[in-house]
Amino acid sequence: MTLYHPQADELELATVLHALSDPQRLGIVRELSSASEPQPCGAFDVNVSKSTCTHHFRVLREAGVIEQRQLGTSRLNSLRRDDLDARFPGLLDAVLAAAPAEPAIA
Amino acid sequence: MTLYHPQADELELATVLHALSDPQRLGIVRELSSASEPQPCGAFDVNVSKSTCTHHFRVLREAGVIEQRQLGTSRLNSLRRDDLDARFPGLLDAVLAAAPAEPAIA
DNA sequence: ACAGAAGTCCGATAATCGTCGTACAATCAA
DNA sequence: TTGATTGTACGACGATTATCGGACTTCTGT
Repeated sequence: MTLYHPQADELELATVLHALSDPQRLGIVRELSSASEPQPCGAFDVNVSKSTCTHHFRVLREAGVIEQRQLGTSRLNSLRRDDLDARFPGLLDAVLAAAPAEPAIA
Repeated sequence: MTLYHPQADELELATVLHALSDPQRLGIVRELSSASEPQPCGAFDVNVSKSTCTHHFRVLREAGVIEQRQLGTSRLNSLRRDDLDARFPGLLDAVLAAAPAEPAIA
């Protein structure tokens, strides 16, 4: 059983934007962007259950935002930075450059 | 009755991304970006009913993507380009630069 | 062999979303 | 005033979504 990953030229803008439009997933992408190595799912600071976490990683993978590679019982996640940059230049950078946590202007 | 528009510094990334993650709304934003004047709702090439159209414009407005100003019976729509650029530099450009219609690689 | 760890898969549930039709309000032109 | 135009408001409907718990699979270490 191989994990579905869309090809670089198959990425759809609306799908990618939707994948990035959830706070949990946005957090995952941000953590991933600042990691030098692929990270297993458990390494993320996410406050939802395991099964919900699986769901979010699948949404990101099927949108083409991340790559998941199996290693033992772990699934290593990495950003598909090159593919995203090639298909939607500047998009990922703009998303990552946005204030990390929209401070509520106290 | 005044239309709700979020302040420039209140825009939330996830909300803006969600507003842009629908094909209909993406089309509206694209048409708006290539118009030199604010456009009334009826001027858009949208293949959904009037009420659905109203809904999409509201989502865009409440996310802070567009501004709506009443003029007679028309509601003039314009992109909040400056506010978006200030809050999320490069985001709108990246979205607009993406291939307009994801050609299905015939 | 066995227990723990890492994640998935399978419903289920409540919330949100996109869509519609119809009724309505406001303006403008004749 | 009458009628056309522009768009909203109000449900309603089906589809999708985010969330969960619990059972399950697969690997790893002892």
